[in-house]
Amino acid sequence: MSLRHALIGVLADEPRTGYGLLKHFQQSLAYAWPASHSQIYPELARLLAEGLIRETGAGARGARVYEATTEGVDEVRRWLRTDPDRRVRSDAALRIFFLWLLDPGEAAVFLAAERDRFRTLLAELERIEAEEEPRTPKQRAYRIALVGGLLALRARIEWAEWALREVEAWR
Amino acid sequence: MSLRHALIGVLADEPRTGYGLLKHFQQSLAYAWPASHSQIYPELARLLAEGLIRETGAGARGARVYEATTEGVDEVRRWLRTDPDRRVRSDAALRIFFLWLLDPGEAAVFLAAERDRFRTLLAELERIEAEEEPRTPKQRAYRIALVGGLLALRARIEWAEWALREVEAWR
DNA sequence: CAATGACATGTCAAGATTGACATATAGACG
DNA sequence: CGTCTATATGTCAATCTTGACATGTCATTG
Repeated sequence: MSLRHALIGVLADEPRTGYGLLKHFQQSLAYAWPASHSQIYPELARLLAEGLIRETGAGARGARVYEATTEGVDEVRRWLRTDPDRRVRSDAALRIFFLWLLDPGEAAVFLAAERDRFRTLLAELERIEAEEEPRTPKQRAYRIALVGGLLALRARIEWAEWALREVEAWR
Repeated sequence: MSLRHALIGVLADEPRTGYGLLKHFQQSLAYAWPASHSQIYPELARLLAEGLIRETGAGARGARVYEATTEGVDEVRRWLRTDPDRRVRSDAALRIFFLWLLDPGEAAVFLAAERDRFRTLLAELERIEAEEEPRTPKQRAYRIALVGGLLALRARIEWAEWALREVEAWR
């Protein structure tokens, strides 16, 4: 399971609350691995029981602050050396295979929506890219992930524009 | 759920057996939506019970041949008009965020493996691209999906090469 | 004719994921 | 002081997904 390793990995940088982890996931990790609070909280309880993270104190409003233990970080490193699961699941990408079931006009609507979504997301990532120079090792790794997103999105936009011209030709 | 719509969608083109669907998934749809036979067979039984597909006869070795019903195809079209779930999950992409926990040499090993995997996959997709000119509407839609894969992979390769130079600089 | 591999279908338990339900606190604003 | 929003944590049933177990057929090859 990737979620547990991602949680420990974030906590290896600095202590956080479950809620803080949730927000962090929503802002960046969710592009690669979405996770809801109903997954995060029980998983934190399991990691705590297994000694991969520890509770270091309490924040406001009953918040529980966690940090990674040495065992936890070792487990993340072990995970990083294993072969990644290359399976990727994308509802939007799957739908492309079935565009022929729609008339060209409707297919174009779908592709235009995709293109617009990619553009919005690209603008968002470009904003993040511009906002701060990476300095720490963690920031440099995040920057690599960010640039991956930027290049992927630019390719997707180029693709969507080409695909739109294709379906126009179907009419 | 996307699986049921993908199954009906494939059967909307031509009748197939469960095993035939499995093989078809492994060859193309799995890049967007992996599915194992233990998911496909029970789902076909449900689609049959709901009248979204029908059984049209039997092949060799007890094979059961299915095709999509009008209701099934309508359901796929309805699905294609709904807003896609944009969530994407990628174990390999997630790991990038935690490369700072490895030393630069190990991070480079990971990125080089990613690059090589992308290159292999790209060669495979380029082979498919060259092998036949799309003629039917279904083939044209599949070609759009294929080109999406090609552009995405070329961007990923460019990214991996850049990222490798980055982690070299970490040393 | 026996072995092997591809074809072919199914079940099941364990684990992962989602979306809803549930509750409570702290700060800001009128 | 009341309301609203963001913070904060938790549970649970339903559904989806995985990997293993289980079984049998057909064609090829030695």
